[in-house]
Amino acid sequence: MKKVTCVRLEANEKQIQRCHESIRLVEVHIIELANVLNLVGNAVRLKIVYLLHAEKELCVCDISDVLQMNVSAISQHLRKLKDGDLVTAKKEGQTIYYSIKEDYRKTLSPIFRQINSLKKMELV
Amino acid sequence: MKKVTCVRLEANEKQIQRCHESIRLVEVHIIELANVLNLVGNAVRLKIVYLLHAEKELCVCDISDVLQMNVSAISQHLRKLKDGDLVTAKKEGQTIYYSIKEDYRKTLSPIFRQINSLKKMELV
DNA sequence: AAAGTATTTTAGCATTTGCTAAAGTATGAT
DNA sequence: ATCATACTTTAGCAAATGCTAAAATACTTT
Repeated sequence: MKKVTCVRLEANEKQIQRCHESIRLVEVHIIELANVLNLVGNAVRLKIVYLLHAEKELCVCDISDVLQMNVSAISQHLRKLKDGDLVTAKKEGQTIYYSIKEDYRKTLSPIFRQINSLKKMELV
Repeated sequence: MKKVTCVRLEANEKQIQRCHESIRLVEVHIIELANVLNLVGNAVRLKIVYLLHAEKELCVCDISDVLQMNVSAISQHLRKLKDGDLVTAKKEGQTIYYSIKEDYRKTLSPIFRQINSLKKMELV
């Protein structure tokens, strides 16, 4: 018999049960969402996504210029975002334009709203 | 003279300038927000925060029980969340109750809304 | 005071991350 | 065909992450 819970008096068996069930129901979504949040939980990638949101589309070279970073580093971040299905690439000649995938606009918009509201507060 | 931008014809100097200025204005907020997103961009921590949001407060031992994980691992995740100021701890005897910091309720609520809306879709 | 409970901290380790530098691919211009 | 441009990929490396196991702390009960 392995002990599972702490034995403190207040241990609310009902609460534990409820939590267990609650997690069971959302586990898959949490894992999926955590992946997305992990992608934008990096300052460089959040900047990239923020720029793409504001400018519709940008090429690797432009982003590299704006963020003052190695083209290769930017390319690698974009690859992660593409692998995570957050952005798409559109080739035009030798330049490749990246943009946010429509499916994720809704998930990301509260994040951008947050950033912009903080920006506004500063201007007051 | 170091080259900064790609030399492609379409290179829109105005756009680059606008992006530069835009990033400059939000950089601090982006870094701050990326830190928060990075914290919840981990499935275990997102589950913890989700549970705390639903149950108001929980002790380490309860969380460990619900998520079926080592107490030490949970404690370490809680420490990160506390260091990031996302949660607070309240000691009561030998048990320590964690809860989400009021200041972050607003930042996090769209995330929980997202999770719960996905849960509901499944029930349809 | 001794033993038990709840939690934290430390050490150790395998894995992942994010960068730089260098080489590779693809398109465009001469 | 050769060279330049835009980008990706690879290799290598230092730093960060997330876990387990063990030791440390702090309170409670006996």
